[in-house]
Amino acid sequence: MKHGVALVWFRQDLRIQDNAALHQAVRTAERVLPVYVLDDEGAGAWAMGGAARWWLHHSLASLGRDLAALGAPLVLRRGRSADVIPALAAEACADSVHATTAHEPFWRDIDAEVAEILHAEGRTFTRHPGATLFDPEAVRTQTGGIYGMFTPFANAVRAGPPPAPLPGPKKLHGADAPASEKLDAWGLLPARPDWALGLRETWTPGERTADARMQRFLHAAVGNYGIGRNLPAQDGTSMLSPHLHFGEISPRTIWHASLRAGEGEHARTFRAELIWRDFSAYLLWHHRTLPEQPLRPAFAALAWRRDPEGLHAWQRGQTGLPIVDAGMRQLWQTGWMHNRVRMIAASFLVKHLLISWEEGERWFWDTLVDADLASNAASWQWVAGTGIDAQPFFRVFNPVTQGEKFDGAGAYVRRYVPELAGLPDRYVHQPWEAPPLELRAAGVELGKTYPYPLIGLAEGRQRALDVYQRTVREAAANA
DNA sequence: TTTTGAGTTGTTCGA
DNA sequence: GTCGAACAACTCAAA
Repeated sequence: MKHGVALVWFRQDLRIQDNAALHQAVRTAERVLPVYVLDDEGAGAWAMGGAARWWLHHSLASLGRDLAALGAPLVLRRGRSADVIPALAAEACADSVHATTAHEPFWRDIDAEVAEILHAEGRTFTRHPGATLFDPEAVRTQTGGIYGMFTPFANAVRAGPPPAPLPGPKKLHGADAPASEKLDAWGLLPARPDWALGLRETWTPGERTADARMQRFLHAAVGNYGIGRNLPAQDGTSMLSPHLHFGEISPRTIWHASLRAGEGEHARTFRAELIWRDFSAYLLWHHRTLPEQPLRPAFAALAWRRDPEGLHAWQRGQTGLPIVDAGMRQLWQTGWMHNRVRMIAASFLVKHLLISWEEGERWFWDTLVDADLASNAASWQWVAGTGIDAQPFFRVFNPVTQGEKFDGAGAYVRRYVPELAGLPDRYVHQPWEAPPLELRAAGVELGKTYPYPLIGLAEGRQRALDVYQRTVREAAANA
């Protein structure tokens, strides 16, 4: 017998379909109260960055329209979750609160506090799976331990398919809604200057477009994913990351749709990326300091360089390494960077410039629309060699080799570094090697229209190898 | 307990 | 131009 009001607390699950929290609320209560709380204080040092706030604004607008159309308008509030949620629950006389589990340490702290208050007032607080394919608490090695490598983790979770998606409600009975704040008043969008033009041209946040993007990808690109995903000039990746981060589409929806789309090797490679996303959340769940501390303690002592000018040049796409600069400018303009280029640009910062991965992590956090605490931290640690990746540290990406291998015709570089567009293919990834005549013909004046490389590639590589080697040796000696 | 095999995405050098 | 080995020797997971 259904009775009463259930509060559905949306966080990083801004969707109607396959939303276990909403599903359970509808199943068990007569009326539902959908709520979103903007809680910068609770997130602390990891409050949402600028690009993510732009996305959040539009995603909330979309979710609000969809919920209202179903019969239960979304209530927006700003403040501490531990104040707002219990207050709204009391105001609406809700006996239960439902949310999708979030894996960030700050959400776990917030949830613990909220749960305690709600319980003390005689209300229930239930968290539901769905943010990941698999419950991070449940995935264990045979001896009950925590996986520290991707492949064994992937083999373990592949043994059983993730749960099938839940259907979304056709209609909602809204509770008598408390007053909502106005989304426009939250100031999530940039005003002066309005840097969001490239974001608007690239993205449409929301559940509907998330689904459309998935369908397009599964029809057009997944069949060649293993190759196409490495070519930044092409549309070979799913670009679902921001939709996934905000939960506009669930990973298990994508998993099962990709199974229907094809059983081939390429679709399997794509699903491996979904497992990587899960693995990052898993690592953060079991290692709360992942965003701030190297997973391998030996690297806490690594002598990173302090180099504000180098960092700034990297951030603005002015390193003099074309593929790196193209990536950093794509990030600045569109809030997103192709994955292959993320690795190259990140490797250049951490290895060639020997600037701490935490500086890169911070910049990505502020500029990526898909900024995700787990994926961002785990990936930076992977590139820096401080994480779970046990591969030897002498793997240093060469930006020229990588550029020639994956952007051979230079189309990606020419798109984002137009001042190099006139160079022939053989110099577009290394303009400093071009003869003066070629440079002049292309309208390139090194040091004026485009910078010289911040550091020689051989020199930077060797410096990184020396410092890493020394760090590893000293750690071994102290052990 | 000890052993064994393997580890997302690389680069360089020399044959 | 292509190919295999070396890089340096670690950590993890399972048998």
